[in-house]
Amino acid sequence: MARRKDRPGPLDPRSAAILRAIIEEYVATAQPVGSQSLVERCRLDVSSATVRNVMAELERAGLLHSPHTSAGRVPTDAGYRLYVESIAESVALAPVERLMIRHQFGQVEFASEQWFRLAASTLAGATHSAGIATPAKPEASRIRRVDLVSGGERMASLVLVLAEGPIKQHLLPLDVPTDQELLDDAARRLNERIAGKTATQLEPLLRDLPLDTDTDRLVARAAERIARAMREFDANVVEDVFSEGLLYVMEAPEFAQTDKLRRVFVLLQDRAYLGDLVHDVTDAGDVRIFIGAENRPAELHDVALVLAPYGRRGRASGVVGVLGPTRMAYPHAISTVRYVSGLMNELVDHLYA
Amino acid sequence: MARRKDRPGPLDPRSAAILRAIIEEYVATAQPVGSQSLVERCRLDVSSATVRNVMAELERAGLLHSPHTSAGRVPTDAGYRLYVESIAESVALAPVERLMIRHQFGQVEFASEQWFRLAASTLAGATHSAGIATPAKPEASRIRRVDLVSGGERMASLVLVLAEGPIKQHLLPLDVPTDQELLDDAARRLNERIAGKTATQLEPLLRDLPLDTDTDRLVARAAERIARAMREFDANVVEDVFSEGLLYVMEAPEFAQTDKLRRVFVLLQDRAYLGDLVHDVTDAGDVRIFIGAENRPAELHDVALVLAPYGRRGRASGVVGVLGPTRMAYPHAISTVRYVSGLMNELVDHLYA
DNA sequence: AGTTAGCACTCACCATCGGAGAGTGCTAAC
DNA sequence: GTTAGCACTCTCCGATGGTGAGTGCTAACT
Repeated sequence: MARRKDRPGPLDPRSAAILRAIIEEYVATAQPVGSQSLVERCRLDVSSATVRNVMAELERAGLLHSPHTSAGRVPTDAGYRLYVESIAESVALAPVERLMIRHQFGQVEFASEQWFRLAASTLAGATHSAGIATPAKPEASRIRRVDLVSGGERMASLVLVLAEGPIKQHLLPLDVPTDQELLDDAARRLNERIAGKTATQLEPLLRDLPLDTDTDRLVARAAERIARAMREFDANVVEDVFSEGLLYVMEAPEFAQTDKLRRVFVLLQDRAYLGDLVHDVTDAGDVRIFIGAENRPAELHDVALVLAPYGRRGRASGVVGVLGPTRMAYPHAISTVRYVSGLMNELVDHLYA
Repeated sequence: MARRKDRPGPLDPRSAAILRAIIEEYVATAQPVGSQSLVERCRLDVSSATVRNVMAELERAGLLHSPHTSAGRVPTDAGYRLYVESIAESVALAPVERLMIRHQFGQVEFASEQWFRLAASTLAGATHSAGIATPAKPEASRIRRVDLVSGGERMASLVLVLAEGPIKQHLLPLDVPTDQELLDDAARRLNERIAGKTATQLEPLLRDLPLDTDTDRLVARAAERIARAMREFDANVVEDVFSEGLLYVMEAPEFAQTDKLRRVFVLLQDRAYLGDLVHDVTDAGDVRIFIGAENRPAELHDVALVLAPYGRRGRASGVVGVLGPTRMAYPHAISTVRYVSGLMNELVDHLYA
């Protein structure tokens, strides 16, 4: 029945339609799809026997899989892949949904660090999967401003405002009792020199700082701490990954057993891997999809990721997306992620102008 | 066999020993404990028949429960309660463990906001349960300092450093283009007036601010935003609950099915309930234990909480603890939580001196 | 040619059944 | 008060068999 070569060729329209029907049915029911129930439910104008033939063909092509002899078919990762790339219509997000998402974004107006969380939880709600978001981050952050706040006699709080928005706080133990005035003074001198600098630009400035007065020494001390903080900050590609709505994932029958879920959770802590992922997605510049075994780590072989970059490459960029079982409503997820990443773009442009 | 009245009286020593053995055996194995295996494993110098008699008695007293006729006994919530209160020896934490915990605390030296996370994850590791921590928070926070940082022509970042440590960032949209100098000026004026004030002390100051110059208006605008931010901050009793090591809980056989776990997760998001809990624990002033159905919400009927307050009441206090299945190694959990809360006390004293 | 009806076959699922084993409660002896 | 003995109970486990959904194949049909 294979009209073209069995493996790589595009499917004939009918096979494609059937694959599509199977996938959509399976996504909806989580049950293996049989030939009869398929013709009944999807109003295909062919008989179940024909469907069976096509199914057998699709199975030979590696797009479907039978859990056992008499149990209907389930899409393979390759099946989903083909579906996502050439079969599924890329539906535009329904206006209602756009509105709801926009509305949610309107909620937490300007409490900065909340966006990412918000993006993640919006995505989670809209797709009924786990939402993921990393904060916008530049390759090399610039210091916008430093502030030193007294926190006891020999303790100061070093508040670092970065050009791209985030603030970092570090404690700075002091050798000598120091009051707020002195701290202000030091902060002023620091700001004059280091505002707008990146970590690398900072290094040369550290060399020959004067160490004559108390203020000098305070400045030097703080500068050193700042340089370290910046290096650390830049080193972490993903500083943090907000994931919300893991509860939705727990609802999926494929994760009824805790142990599968566990492995996913564990991986969500793996900064190194996530860093690579963020890179990939940022490079791609558009929605990127990872289905099941396409994910390198075995822990993710049961899940699919739909990720999109947002922000301005290099300046301030991050990734948003969703994580769910491979049995995912891809077209909807893709539209949603794309839409949210668009909103995030607007936000970044608007805020980090 | 009940020497005293059946219900409330303290147990005779032998019954207590047996209850204790049952609980410790059950905690270790997660299997209902039978009379024979108990005498074998715990070297009791009585026969299994005697143990059976005592067991029957303990069951009548509501301390044990049989899943079914021939399945051994499992402690009830009341059983654990009695165990915790009068039977278990309060073991001192092993020096090795103290050392390990101390060491972990040493790791993340002074990157402030990390403590709570650290406390949670230390507790999780040490007890093999989920660790929980809320940030130290005063009843009414004081402003230590305000900073305004330019973030584009008509956008400023309002950085609020609170006396107790945390920093809050809010965006402040501006009516007119404003440069950093003007912002500095406004910040200086704000700091003169509001440093050390609480939200309530702030209100009267807002009344008759001058609105003549651009700076005046900027100051007024910022002051208003600050007041709102402070109100919001104080309103949230628990601003955030860090929980780490939920993975450990997933390992427990009682949570092999995802749905039980789900309900627990859901509740961990419930700020209102957690707020009450934090209050209770803070009031108690020492380790507080909630076993199974002692937790009001039904979602927590399968878990136990061991919580302790830390910090200085009113000034800056929070709660740390662990969450696990009711089948928990209470003595160890209690010692660990108490020890960590002690460390947190030191930290708070040292830092917010 | 492609499509379809018919049919035998397969195999998970479910309920039933019957030991085996662990644990109990009771009774009678110590 | 304690314990040995014993009959009883009930879960767990494996085997058994029927049911039904689903398949692949073949032969007839268009």
